[in-house]
Amino acid sequence: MEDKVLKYLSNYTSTTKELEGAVKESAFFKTYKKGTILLKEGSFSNECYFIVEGCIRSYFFKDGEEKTIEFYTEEDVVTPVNYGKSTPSRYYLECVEDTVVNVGNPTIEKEMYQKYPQLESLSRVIAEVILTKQQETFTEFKTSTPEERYLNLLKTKPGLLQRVSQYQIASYLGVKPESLSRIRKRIIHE
Amino acid sequence: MEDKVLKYLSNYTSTTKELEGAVKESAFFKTYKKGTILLKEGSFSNECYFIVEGCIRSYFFKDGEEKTIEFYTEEDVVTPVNYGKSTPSRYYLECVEDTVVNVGNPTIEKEMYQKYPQLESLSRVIAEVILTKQQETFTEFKTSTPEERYLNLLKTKPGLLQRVSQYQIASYLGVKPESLSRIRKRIIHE
DNA sequence: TTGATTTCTTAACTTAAGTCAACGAGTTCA
DNA sequence: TGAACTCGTTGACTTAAGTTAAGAAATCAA
Repeated sequence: MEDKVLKYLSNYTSTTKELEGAVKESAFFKTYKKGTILLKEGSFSNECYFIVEGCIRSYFFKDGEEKTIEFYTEEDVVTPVNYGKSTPSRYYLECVEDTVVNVGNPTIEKEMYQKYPQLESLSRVIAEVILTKQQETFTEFKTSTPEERYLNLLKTKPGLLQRVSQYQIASYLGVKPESLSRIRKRIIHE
Repeated sequence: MEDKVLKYLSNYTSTTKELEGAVKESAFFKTYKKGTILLKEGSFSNECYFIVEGCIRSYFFKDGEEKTIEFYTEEDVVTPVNYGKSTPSRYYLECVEDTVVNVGNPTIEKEMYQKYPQLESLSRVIAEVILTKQQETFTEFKTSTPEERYLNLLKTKPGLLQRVSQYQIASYLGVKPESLSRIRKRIIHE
């Protein structure tokens, strides 16, 4: 399973023996059953995850309704907003499927950065890349209609619709479930 | 002016003599007149900016219309999406006011990281903090109505409305200028 | 396998944003 | 100074999402 992590990192850097060692050393995997809540609203977070297999959803409640923030799948990094902080979480993290993850925590992280300074550099690069992607996603969202957002989702995350409930997709797209249902109908009859 | 940069960095780390030296060494300031285009669609980017004073707007064209992505003001870091890459920009960067910035480029950056490894660690932390803020902003946007977004903007960026045109604010909020005008009217009469 | 529950769809109605067009207050500049 | 622009506002109309309610379809559990 370390292979999956190394494969991911190789997108950003040339994988040296040293990096391989670092990954093997810190690799701590865990499997969760579908439905497992990894983080609850109000609790603290000392874990971040790299998804080897499965799907994790982050969501929170607003006006009594569940709002899905993000779906994380294979090769995604999940860092809770309050990871390593002493502030309670506004969000939930839930396994939408049986999920295998590489678990990290602030202590391991610090140790690894000490021991392998290149890792810190790598983390900076990855954080910057993710930030850029996030910006593009946000821009795309802002300048699209709900229908365009749905079509875009089909393109950018094909297969997701088969993996999660439609009402969760709806709030992810910023619309009500009834609207998503109509959007889908509209698209079919076009 | 180096003070401003150091003050910003002190939000994230304790400012050592070494850090001070690093900042002084790499500090390269520039002043632009209102209306200056720092980056054009189709061109390459070798500069990033830390705003000491003034306001920069990023935008692009979609369906023949200007869409404002972000307004950057004092103490904000502006990193073009294609910064240091060999891909052409989809975006424009424009000074909305006379603006003073600290200019960075990939070469300086690399040198500094070499010379002061703590800087790289600091950059990682800052990138992660900005990423988290960005996520929260996106979530807020997704789960709000245009009216709520406008009220939120007044709270989170007070004064911005006095600094930039209303039609630019409108596309930033994801609505048409006419709608923003109506939203403002509605709020007054409530 | 069947009964309960959850999820999805449909319909009727309301609400607010988009569209198109016009107008007035500034601003620019020739 | 006055003609041309830009920007914000308003009005009439269109369109699509929200709301509420009901029922069909799919899923889960006893």
